[in-house]
Amino acid sequence: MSDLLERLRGRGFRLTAQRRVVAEVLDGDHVHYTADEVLARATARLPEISRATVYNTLGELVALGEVLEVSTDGRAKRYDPNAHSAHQHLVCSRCGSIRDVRPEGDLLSTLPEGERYGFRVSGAEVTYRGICPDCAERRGK
Amino acid sequence: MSDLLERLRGRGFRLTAQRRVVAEVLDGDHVHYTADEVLARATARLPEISRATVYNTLGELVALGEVLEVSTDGRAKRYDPNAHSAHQHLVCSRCGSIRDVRPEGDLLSTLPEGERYGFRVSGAEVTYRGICPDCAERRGK
DNA sequence: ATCTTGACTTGGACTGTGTCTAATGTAGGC
DNA sequence: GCCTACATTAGACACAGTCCAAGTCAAGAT
Repeated sequence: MSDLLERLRGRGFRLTAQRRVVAEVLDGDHVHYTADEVLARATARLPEISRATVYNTLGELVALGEVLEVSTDGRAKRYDPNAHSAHQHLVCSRCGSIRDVRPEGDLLSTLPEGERYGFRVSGAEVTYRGICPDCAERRGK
Repeated sequence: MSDLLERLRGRGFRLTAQRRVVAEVLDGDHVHYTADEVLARATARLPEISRATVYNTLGELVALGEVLEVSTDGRAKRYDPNAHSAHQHLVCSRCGSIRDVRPEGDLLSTLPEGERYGFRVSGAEVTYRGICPDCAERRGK
């Protein structure tokens, strides 16, 4: 994400303090915040930032392909800055936390031609479901 | 779904007109209605049915494993009555419509032990993304 | 350095999806 | 046919996200 701001400027985007802060919040590995979590962390650095701006900026980053939108359940979408490296998600069925994982094999090729019903298939994403170590431990109580 | 009502009764569920109607609406292949669509169709047969009851009944059917809950985007969840036959989903990126598909291979096995991060992994679901024939055609206009 | 302007941000209202509650109704055992 | 615990109802509520009109500001022009 480090040079993201430069890339944005290269595409004609104004560099505002708000966009800088949102990009900084999303920097890192295994980061999968909800919009509200991004807002909370952004507010810590820039108290007057508004919810609408966080949503706008996240939407722009997604449209540019810099950030992935992940909706693993009916709850809030999460934003994954690791868009430039192919990976899938392992989701805790209990608390909703997410880990990036890298399965083996080519998933798209597992869908035979006869199962495509005329769709132009462009991608496949896998969600592995399970219970994370924290939740497995807590359950005993 | 035909004997679903009997199975429900066997598990101590009361057979009410509302539950019957919701189960009837969900009967069929390639059915993936949202809760609101279920409500609309149920209302056509039983005008006084309430939204809360539709949500309650859908939740019960999911808890019993008779129906699958599918959330492929941030929009409304969809309900898939085809829970007793393993399958995955092919989703149109444009209109959100869903087809059931049956890919080859065992998806769970594609996640190596070293990529499980202490999770107890219980399942894998694949969402294939593409453009459905209807949308591909419409786009030309 | 200052001006100008159109893009950006803001707060708050609004929408869609889903949940909760207290009051009322009813399926099924007796 | 009665009883009662479970189911249903309408509407209030909660959460995630979108929209809008008004004010602000980044950055190119001067």
